[in-house]
Amino acid sequence: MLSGRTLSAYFMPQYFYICGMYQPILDHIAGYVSLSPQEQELCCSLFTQRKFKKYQFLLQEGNICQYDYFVITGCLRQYEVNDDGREYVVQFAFENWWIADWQSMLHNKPSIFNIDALESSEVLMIEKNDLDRLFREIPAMDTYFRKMMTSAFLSLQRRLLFQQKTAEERYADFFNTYGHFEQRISQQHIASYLGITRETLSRIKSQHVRQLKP
Amino acid sequence: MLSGRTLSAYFMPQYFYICGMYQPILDHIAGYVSLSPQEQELCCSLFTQRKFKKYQFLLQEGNICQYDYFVITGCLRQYEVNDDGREYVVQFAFENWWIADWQSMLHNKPSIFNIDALESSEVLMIEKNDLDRLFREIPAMDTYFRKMMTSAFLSLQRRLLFQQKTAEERYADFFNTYGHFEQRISQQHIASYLGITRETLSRIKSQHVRQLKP
DNA sequence: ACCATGATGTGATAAATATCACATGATTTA
DNA sequence: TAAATCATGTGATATTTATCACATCATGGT
Repeated sequence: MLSGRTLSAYFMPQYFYICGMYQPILDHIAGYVSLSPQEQELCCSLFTQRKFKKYQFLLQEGNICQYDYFVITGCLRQYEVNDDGREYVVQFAFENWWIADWQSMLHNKPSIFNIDALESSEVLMIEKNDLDRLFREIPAMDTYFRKMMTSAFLSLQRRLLFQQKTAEERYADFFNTYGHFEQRISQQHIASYLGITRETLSRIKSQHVRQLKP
Repeated sequence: MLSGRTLSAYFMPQYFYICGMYQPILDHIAGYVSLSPQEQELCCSLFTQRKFKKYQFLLQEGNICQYDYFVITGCLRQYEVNDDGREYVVQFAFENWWIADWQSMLHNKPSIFNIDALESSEVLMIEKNDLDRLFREIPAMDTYFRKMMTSAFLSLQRRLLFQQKTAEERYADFFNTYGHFEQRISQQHIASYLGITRETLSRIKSQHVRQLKP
């Protein structure tokens, strides 16, 4: 193992990873744990960057989810299509959010979800094997993902609680989670996240406007 | 650090931890990661065992959740009481399940949940500080909890999807999660887990019976 | 064993939301 | 720029589930 940052940078060209495209994810990780330059290097080297056009699929129902995605720019959505053809959005992912079907990835089973881009998006993606390698070689990544998973768990729990409330309260809750992103998502997608029809959402919104006008 | 199991057992009385009460949790951990005897020792030493009588609270709304609980025997339930006084069960916990309000524990905020015993129960409990110590001193515990959290996340995700379906479908799903535990939970608690009233659950069940009779 | 209390069953009615149908408005594309 | 396509608004009605009211059944405590 090389010890100094400067020395290794000289001998190891992959140190160039620590720049540009990879900065957002390093920053995000740094918010939870600290990685040595060597660890940052290894980490970045295992990610691939890729662009997706609007409406392009990152994962389609029936396929096995191969990657965990980290959004650099743009907006993704993970959703299920039920037997009647109705869509239910499980999660939106904006800048600095992770998205994947863990059920599928973990157990190598066909996914029941679709993941697609609502805007043209840039992502960093890491294969399951490489993620496992990260966990093996960098203990701090275990910690990082433990914390990520905990916070993902807590958002889901919060959402489950709100799912018990009326459509109007759920709409209000949407702002707490996705707040200023609202402009970037169409109403039908918001409705499909809230678990109501677009008609009901439309009516809720018009009632709100009426309440504001005295 | 002492190297051999027998030698340490001789000199370190706390090796007695590895027996009886602590076996279930060591077995559970061993299902995910492997700990050295010394690590098992440290781990057990940080847990307290305690019994709770039926209907006794482990956590009450407004208090800060201090412990993560691991159920040895019995059955616990975590639930929210909404503004109308209606209860919503977030999770049941039977043998070998973890339960806690992570939101409260992580951020040291008053809990919105109650946790109580539906049967008289024996649990192992660990304080937040001690859990943090485990993470610091035993890297494998980071891995273990990452995996626990991932599976907790996936159950919640599954539940969120089912919450979109009809009451009848949700009732069917209940069996997939809590299957043979059904006999141990009263209908009103099942209803409160499904997010429906006990009347609706009663009607669903009687319709099922009617369908079976030709 | 009896009584009190809690759990469950069932009818009548109310409330929330979905469905269907169609109008209007906005955006993309040829 | 016109046409086509997609997104949103709104009315009438249907469906699901909640609410309230009360009956019946089960169970634990004295």
